[in-house]
Order: sequence, then structure tokens, then C-alpha cells
Amino acid sequence: MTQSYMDSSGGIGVLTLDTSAPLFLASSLSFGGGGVLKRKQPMDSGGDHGGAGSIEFPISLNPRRDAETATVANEALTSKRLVADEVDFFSAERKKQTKKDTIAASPVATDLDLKVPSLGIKKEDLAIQTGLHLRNGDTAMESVDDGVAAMQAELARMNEENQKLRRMLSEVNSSYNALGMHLATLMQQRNRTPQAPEESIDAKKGDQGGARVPRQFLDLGRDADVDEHSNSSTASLERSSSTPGNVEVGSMGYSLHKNEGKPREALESTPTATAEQESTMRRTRVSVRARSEAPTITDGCQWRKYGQKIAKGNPCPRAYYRCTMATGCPVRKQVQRCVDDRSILITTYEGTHNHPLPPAAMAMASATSAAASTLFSGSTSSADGLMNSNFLSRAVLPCSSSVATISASAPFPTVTLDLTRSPDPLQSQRTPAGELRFPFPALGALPQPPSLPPVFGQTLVNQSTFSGLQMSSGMAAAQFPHPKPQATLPSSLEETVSAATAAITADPNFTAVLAAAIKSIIGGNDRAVNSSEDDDVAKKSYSLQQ
DNA sequence: CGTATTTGACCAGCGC
DNA sequence: GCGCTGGTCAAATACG
Repeated sequence: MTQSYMDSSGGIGVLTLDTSAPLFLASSLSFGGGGVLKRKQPMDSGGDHGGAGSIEFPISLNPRRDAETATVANEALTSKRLVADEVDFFSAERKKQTKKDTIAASPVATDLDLKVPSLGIKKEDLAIQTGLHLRNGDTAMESVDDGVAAMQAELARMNEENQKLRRMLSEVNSSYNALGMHLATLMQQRNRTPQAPEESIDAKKGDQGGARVPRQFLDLGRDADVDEHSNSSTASLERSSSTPGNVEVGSMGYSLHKNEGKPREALESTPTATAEQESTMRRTRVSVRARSEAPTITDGCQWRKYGQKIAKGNPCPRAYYRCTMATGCPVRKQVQRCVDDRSILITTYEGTHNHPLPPAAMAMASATSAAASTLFSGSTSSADGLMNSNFLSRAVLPCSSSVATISASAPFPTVTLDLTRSPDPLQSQRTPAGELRFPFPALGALPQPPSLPPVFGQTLVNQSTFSGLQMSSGMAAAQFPHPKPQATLPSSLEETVSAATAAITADPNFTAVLAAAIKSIIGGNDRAVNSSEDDDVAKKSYSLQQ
């Protein structure tokens, strides 16, 4: 059936009515307001106009378009008259036509047809939308009514389905909230009992690392929380201080946060973070690479710029920002454009927020925190830890286009979350020496999340630990020699962050899944590698099957 | 006028 | 010890 079409551009449109059907009720008619129906040629069923079985009505939307002196009012008046004339003519011709048709059209059907030009389309459209192809004028109205009834029934059914989905969503939300509260409760209990059994077990296991990591995952960021509330030696602090070369994110955050914002003189006399301790705490880097035209990425936090430098090897200035969402928040970030591709923004975070975060910021925080925390929560800064952290970063930043790169080369380990491209198996072949590159598996299959439970959110906020320094441009160039956008990439970082937020908060079984996967990894990689060996690690790639 | 940004100066760490 | 570099400070400036 030929769809009727009216050119809304104001010129002459052609209304094609398919007469292969007894009536053209089923044709979808759409008129750009005020159109005037003109009969250019005599009605003829079939004939040469518009092909077999069709009748074409050239239609002028504005017959006086070229008359520059005509006023709009006059045009409107004329149009009205023309409409009336043409409708009358159309009616007469249509009546003649219907008589010639093998199936006679009823007056009702004719009336409907003739109202089309002036009223637009109403019931005809309804008939089409409901899939009804009316073939008889007498039954046309009934069929249309049936169609309306069917639509109403369909609407009711969809409403019911919508209600059902809402209930399901509500249930999922409730379950998620319950899980979050349960997790928060467990963490609070652990905070109250720093010498919990698992802590002892960890101490006994020492640097074996392996079985520790699942606990570390459960500890994500908790160290920071613990450290914030206790000047006594926490397990994490002990670990980091007792194992030079081992990096404990929480401890690092502790020392950094306690120091930041204080005068240097004060820092020098701070008993909780001596220079010796700091020297043993290697600083980590967590960089986020994303394409953005904006000066900074939108990460949900408020930042104040406090400095800018031209770093060596990169003409693009490096900007320094401080979190201003709360007074005294020690979190800072550095922003610099990639020297190779200036559309890529490299953002690094450092510190722990001392205030609640909006969901988007929390997603970033928890993601980078998890990556860094697992990276350095192992027994040593070994390849194990790197692998673990990478796995976690893959898990917590499940954007399918993300690639986590962990550089073990000096001076600082670097966790790079690349949101600018898709995983490329060949990347691992090009990985520079001293880096571990892990292509992300696509984790887009994670269900979309309900809104973030406040309790869980607050827990993560307190846990969130940023760690990172700006990666050097040389490193950036080495790590990402061929940045290329992908058609499937999110169009903006906000979308990426949102996707990460969604996936991070999506799976209620997130913890269990991660713990199991980490175990599986550690089970086959429990060889300890000291920090000096990190530099000797040429290339290691692990692609986790999920 | 308050707040945010800019920018030159200062300091610390590191390598030679 | 000196110079280089990165990070931070704080006065000056811009902006709403």
C-alpha cells in the first residue's frame, strides 16, 4: 500500500492514494497545516498517475506562495475557500469514483476521506496504528472503534506491565539496600575489632598474599577509614611500615591526608607521619584517561584550581585542583592533556575525601580506590598485587571500552584507566617494558543498577581512597601509542562515568564475584616479586574470562 | 565584595 | 653542591 505523503516544505506535494484497496482509509495522511488540496487531474482509478492502482493528487500547501504582495490573512482566507471548494469537488469526484469501484464506499467512508485534508488524519491513523485495514465503509467505523478499543486494551496492558516492572525495581532496590547495609555493618564490626581473626590470619600469612586479597577487597578503602579514626597502629599501617616497598593505599592516604593542608613546619613535626614512614610509602598513581573537550572532566566533585605548571616533555600545562566540596578535604587532582592527542584528558586523583560524595564522584572514587587498594594491599608490590589490582580495576570500571594499565616501572606504580578506547588484544604486544597491561573484558552485561543506596554510598565514600600522580607525557605516549576512538564508545566522559557508576553499583553479588575471581587469579600466581623485579617485568598480560 | 583563577616565587626531591 | 623538575603557595587579577 502506498503511503500518502505530504511535503511539508511548502511546495507541491503529492498525495498518493492507493486504490488497489477498495478504500484508502488505511493510508496514513499527514498534512502540514493549512495545506490546500488541489485536484490537478481528473480522478481516475488506476490510470497513468502514480502507477497502477494509485491516484495522485498534487497538493499545494501554499498556492499563493509566490505572490509576494499577498498578505498572510488573505492567504489564509483564500486557503479556506480553496479548501472548501476542493473538498466539495473532491467529494463529488470521490462519489463518482466510488461508484466505479467494485466495492462501493459508504457515505460514512467518503465523509471520512473528505475530512482528511482539513482535519488531518484521525481515525484512519488509528486504524493504521492498530493494524486494521478497513475494507468496507459500513464496517469502517466499527473497525475503527474496535481499533480504539484494542488500543485502550493495549494501553491498559502496558500500564499493568509498567506497574509490574516498578514493583520489580522496588524489590531490587530493597535487596540492594539490604545488602549495602549488611556490608556496612560488617565493616563497622571489623573497624571495632582491628584484631579480628582474619587479621591474625593475615599476619600469619605475611607476604604470601594469596588468600589475603579477598579480604582486602572487602577492606576496600576501609583502611582509610580506620586510619582516619585511629592514630594507633592499624593493621594496614603496620603492614606498610613493616614491609618497605609494599604500598598500602589506606596508609598512604593516611599519611598524605594528615599532612595535607598543614604548613611544612607542622608536617615535619607530625608524629604520625615521619619522613621515614613516608619514605617507605611508595606513592601510587591512578590516572583516568578520557576524551573531553572541557578543561576538566565532570566527576561529580567541586574543584578549585590552585596551580598550573608546564611539565617537561608536554607543552600542555598541567593544572592542579583541590577538592572544595568540604573544608579541609585533602583530595587533589591533576589534569593534563595528552601530548599525542590533546583531545584526551588525563586526570589523576590523590587523597581521600572527608565528606560524602555524589554518586558520580563516588563511582570514580570507589573505582580508582579499588584498583589502587588492591594493587597495593597485597603482601608486596609484586606482580601478584598488580594483577590483582588490575583485575579489580577491570571489575569496578566495567566500561567495555576501558583498559586498565598498570605500570610497575619506577618511580611509582601507575594504574591507568583508559576510557578512550576499546580493549585491543594487540595492545599487550606493544606494552612497554615494565608495564602490565590487561585488556578489559566486556562487562556490559552487568545489569543496570537501581539508585545507589545511601548507606552503601556513604560506606564507599568513607572508604574511597584516591591515589595517583600525573603520569608523565612520555609514559602516556608510550602506554597509548595509538589512541583511537571507537564507534561504540560513549560520546562523553559523563556517559562513561555514568556507565561505570551504573555497573559498579549494579551487581549485588559484586563482592562475591570479585572475591572469587581474585582467588582464582591468586591461586595461580602466588609468586612473590619484589619491587626491584617489577622493573624487570617485561610484559605480562592477563585476560580474565568472565 | 566575595570567590575563583592566574601566575610568579618558593621549596623539596632527585640526579649528576 | 648545583641545577632541574614537580608541587605548592600566595599575591594579583578576573569575574559574577
